[in-house]
Amino acid sequence: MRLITWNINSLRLRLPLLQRLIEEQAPDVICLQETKVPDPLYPRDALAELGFPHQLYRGMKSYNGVTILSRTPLEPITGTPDWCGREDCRHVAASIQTETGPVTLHNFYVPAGGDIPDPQENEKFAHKLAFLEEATAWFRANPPQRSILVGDLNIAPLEHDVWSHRQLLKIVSHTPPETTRLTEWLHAGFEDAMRKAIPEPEKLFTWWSYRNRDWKKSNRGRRLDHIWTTPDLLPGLKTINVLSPMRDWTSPSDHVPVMMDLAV
DNA sequence: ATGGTAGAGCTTCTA
Repeated sequence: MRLITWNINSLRLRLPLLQRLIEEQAPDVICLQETKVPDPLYPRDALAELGFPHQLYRGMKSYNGVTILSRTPLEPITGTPDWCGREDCRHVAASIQTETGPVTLHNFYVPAGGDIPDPQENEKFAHKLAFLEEATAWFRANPPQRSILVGDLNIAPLEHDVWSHRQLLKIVSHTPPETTRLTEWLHAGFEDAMRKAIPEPEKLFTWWSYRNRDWKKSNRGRRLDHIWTTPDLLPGLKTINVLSPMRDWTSPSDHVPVMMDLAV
């Protein structure tokens, strides 16, 4: 199975890029974040024509929004929490059929958390920490098996997940309150598949700010996008590929896709 | 220490 996760930053705007991605990489399953499209305006037909008639989506106006696309049928997983009681379209889950049996797939868009890394001063940062704690508690109470968790988790947990560990320690996405919580969530039953395939100290980034004039030259990236699997699936891990060249496509997202080939 | 850019939809918020 070939799976891609990508923060597309507007699904409707970047449908042509998604089409090219599908043509070049031929994924079986695609998880997108920041679709920024309300459900009634979701481009069902266009995506079906690209080979993905099986769609699960949860969107809202302007912000957030997640979707899972599949060439083969998806079974929606219901009964997952409404994280932080906000109904803000940051998680969707499905069961997908494989030759070796069903696999559970979680697609998350974790709150970015604003600029000030202090939950007292910054409600968005407080929300981010609460979201991480809720997710950790839920997976501890519902231990995952044969599961994949992907998404824009908006945290770069390891030293070599950022261009400068020292300079980013007080920058939201790499502060200890976030990285320790993300690691606790991971340890609620998952393995970091990206780092199994590409271990530290190799630098690994999936996001480069729009605010750098030349992203490649300055290379001030962060690994904000993740692919986790439960240990039972890890023997099937073949390759992880960060599709960095897409950052140079016309009108790119600030995130690039991460692709995994998994034998299931 | 600061400001730089992008998207959605409306003149601001979020990232």
